[in-house]
Amino acid sequence: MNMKEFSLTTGLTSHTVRYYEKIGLLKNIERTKSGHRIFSHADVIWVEFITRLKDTGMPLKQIQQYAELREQGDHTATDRMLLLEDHAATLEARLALETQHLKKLHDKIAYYKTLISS
Amino acid sequence: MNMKEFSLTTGLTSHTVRYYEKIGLLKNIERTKSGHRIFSHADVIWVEFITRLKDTGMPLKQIQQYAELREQGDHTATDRMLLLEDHAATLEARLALETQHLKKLHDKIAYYKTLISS
DNA sequence: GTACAAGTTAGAGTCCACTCTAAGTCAATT
DNA sequence: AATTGACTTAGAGTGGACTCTAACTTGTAC
Repeated sequence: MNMKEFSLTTGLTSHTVRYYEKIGLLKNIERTKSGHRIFSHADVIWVEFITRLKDTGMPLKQIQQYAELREQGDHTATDRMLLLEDHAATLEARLALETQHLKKLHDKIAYYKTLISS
Repeated sequence: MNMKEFSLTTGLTSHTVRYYEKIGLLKNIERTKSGHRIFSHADVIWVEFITRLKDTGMPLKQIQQYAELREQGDHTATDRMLLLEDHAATLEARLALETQHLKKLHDKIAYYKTLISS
């Protein structure tokens, strides 16, 4: 899979893909003898996972750490799990907070409603 | 209430407070005749509301719009309500997505657990 | 009245996550 | 063989939201 296809499949621009490689999120991407990148299905899966972490607010720095561990092989599984557990806890806390915020927002909206109809 | 007190109460640094004033989130802050700002309780409430919106991911630009409407008085209540309703909907959608992401994260963690214990 | 902490301004710097540019090479099509 | 589009690199630029600096003035405590 070439750059075009990969960027279409993952939804990242080619710029972003190269950026991700530069900062170490993507490692060991194959190359043609002329230097063009060749992406595999595994790369797609991995980027999808990166995107998921990103969408839950994990900073790229932390995703990098995960990538680092991942590259070091199976013996880092526990560390990776701990990292994910940590993030899951963060996410849960944020969800709780956001739910609260949302409730207050609805209260305010309700208040506006009475204000308007009066 | 002077700058120090205000920044302690709201949790914003004085730099951020001045920045918020500069970009129009805080308006009509009183001044002593020597130019120092005097904040009121209403300012605290308002900043808390700004913080709430910010914490739910509303960009400052949009909060500015709200501030603008707010300054124009009661006849903008409907507009403000619509803005909040819009944001509430956005937030709800994001919460739903994040909940899904969290679930997948837990799945992955569970997978790591079986991997490790095997 | 003298320290010195806290306030003021305009504007520069920082961090994150891209996003784009320039200058050049490679691949596919006619 | 020539055009066109996609690829490569290093590095500059962007936008959001601060965060800090410099140079100066004011307020408070002794």
